[in-house]
Amino acid sequence: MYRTHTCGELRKEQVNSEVTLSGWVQRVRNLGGMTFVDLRDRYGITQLVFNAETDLPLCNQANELGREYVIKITGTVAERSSKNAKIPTGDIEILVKSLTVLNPADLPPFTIEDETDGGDDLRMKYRYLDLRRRPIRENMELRHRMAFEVRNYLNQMNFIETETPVLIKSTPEGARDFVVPSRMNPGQFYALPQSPQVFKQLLMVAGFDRYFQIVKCFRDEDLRADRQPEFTQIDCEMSFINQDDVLDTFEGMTKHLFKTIKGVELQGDFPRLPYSEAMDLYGSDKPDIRFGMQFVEITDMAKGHDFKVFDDAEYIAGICAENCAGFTRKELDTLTDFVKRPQIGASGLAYIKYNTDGTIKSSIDKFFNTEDLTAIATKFNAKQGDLILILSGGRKKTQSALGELRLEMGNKLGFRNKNTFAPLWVVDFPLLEWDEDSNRFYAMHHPFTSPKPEDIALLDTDPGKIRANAYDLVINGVEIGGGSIRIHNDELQQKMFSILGFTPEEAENQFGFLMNAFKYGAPPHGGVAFGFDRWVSLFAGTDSIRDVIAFPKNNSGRDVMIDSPSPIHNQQLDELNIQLKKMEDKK
RNA sequence: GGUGUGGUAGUUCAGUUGGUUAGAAUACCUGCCUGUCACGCAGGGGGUCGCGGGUUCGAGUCCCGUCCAUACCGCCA
Repeated sequence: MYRTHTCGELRKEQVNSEVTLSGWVQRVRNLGGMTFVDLRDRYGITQLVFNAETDLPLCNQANELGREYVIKITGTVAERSSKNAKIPTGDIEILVKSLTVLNPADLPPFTIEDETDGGDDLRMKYRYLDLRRRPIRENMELRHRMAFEVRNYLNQMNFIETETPVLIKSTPEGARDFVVPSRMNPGQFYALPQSPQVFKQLLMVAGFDRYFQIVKCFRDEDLRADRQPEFTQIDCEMSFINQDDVLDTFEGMTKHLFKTIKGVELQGDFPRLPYSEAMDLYGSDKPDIRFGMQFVEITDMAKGHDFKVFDDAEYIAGICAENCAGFTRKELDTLTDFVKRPQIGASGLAYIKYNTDGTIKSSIDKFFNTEDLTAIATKFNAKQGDLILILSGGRKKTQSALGELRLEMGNKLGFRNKNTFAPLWVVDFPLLEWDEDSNRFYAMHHPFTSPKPEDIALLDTDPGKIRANAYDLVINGVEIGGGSIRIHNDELQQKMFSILGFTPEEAENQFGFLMNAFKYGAPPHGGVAFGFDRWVSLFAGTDSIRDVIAFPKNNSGRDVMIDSPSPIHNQQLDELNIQLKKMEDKK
């Protein structure tokens, strides 16, 4: 037998009992006459004691142990004379009677401790060692508990977890597909799903009524801290529902997770903010509403003062930062540099200081007299001591730049606390997005999203104005999930494909099975998909989803532990009928 | 594809204006130590300064190229 207890469970109550423990050697402390060994497993750390006076050979054996040796010991639980309040097992220790080395270990390349000395790169290469560290293990345990509670909630709500295929069909819309060559069908390829979208809709046609799946999805696009090529979604779909039913159901799931996992009771209904308002007030379709600082547009007031920058601008707006009038020139310059970074791209930053003594000082004094500035300050509802920051330019670009500035100010002023949570639904997304390059509309969500009934008339006149039955769940400025009410009739679906520039043949070729299915009694349906990794990362308070994925890829999409992707043998290529393009000689 | 930052001991990092034998901490090894728990004390070993080229009497340091890592932009229905 390897163990009677884990390394985390023994307490004073077990004193004098004989136990067997197995685990990893965390550390050996050799004090000369006696030796302490910290034995670690998933559940905790238990101290082992070896006494040279009692059993010299055994003590010598313990002194030979190295870091991360896997050992088994048998001994007696004893109360410690000097207790350690820092660990749950700190009241007891094991007087060891026998020690077996189950497996010795090479010296690990970094220390297996909460505060490791290893860098990210090294930890990824030896991820199985990194996973032994408590902070990472706790993230994985959190992930498990969250998946468990999702299943709990959805099961209770009559959802059926159904698996859908991973080898599916490539489509040109959306993200780039990962493809898999078919040996039995030479020259043809499967694609890995970007989401199980069409399958879950077909399950609705099949009458499954309420489906969910915690499922891997794949996108062959460049990575970020919050984007991996393979990631996990909580994918859900429901029939005979309207948009409010979906939002209510998953607002319930969100509250359930907050309650069971974070111990947070979210009060009241989540705000439901139309997309257009989100853009006008926060410059983002995923606003962080943990703090205010909403945009105030002053385009009309600010024009006509001979300030060319403003006079030429399509849109002028700002935010009011409370009690920031004391910002120094240096701080304001830093903010100016921030908005002028190429990633943000504002051409400059104007400010108005409403000083505590009631005077007003601005960077645009040359063009605006005190009366004008006071009027602007009033428009912003500014109090004495506040600072107004103003950007101008094209509407879309300026809103997004001001949105970034707002978040930066939120960081600076400590409004973005990791333990505060502010969820909301962003609703009424545009159905379509015009693309200048290809001169055509793209579906903002996906081509199966239904337009709002009152906007359907615009399909033939002004498609860009149509709002969709589409919604996102946003928490703390992170897009946690999104979904829509789908089209369930084949005529409307065909019309959508035609607006998106598909010929009837192309539509038939790529999505004929779906439109065909709609002819056989498709129920009204809709659903949502949540980015599970992001959600876990939000709850874990980590900056990157890599910290909540057991075996993540690096920034270039590589798994540095197993070293993939990698070349394959010529024989494999032959079987797949694949010939590689000659790589240019990189001399 | 683009921009920024970084690459020096097993590891995390410092390294001045280009100038002696490239340092610290930690880890590791040896010795001492009976209540440690980040044990302590004494000693020791450990370097292709990412790689290639250039400037120079002399390059970890400056220049060019390249590779790798990372954050962001593009991209991500």
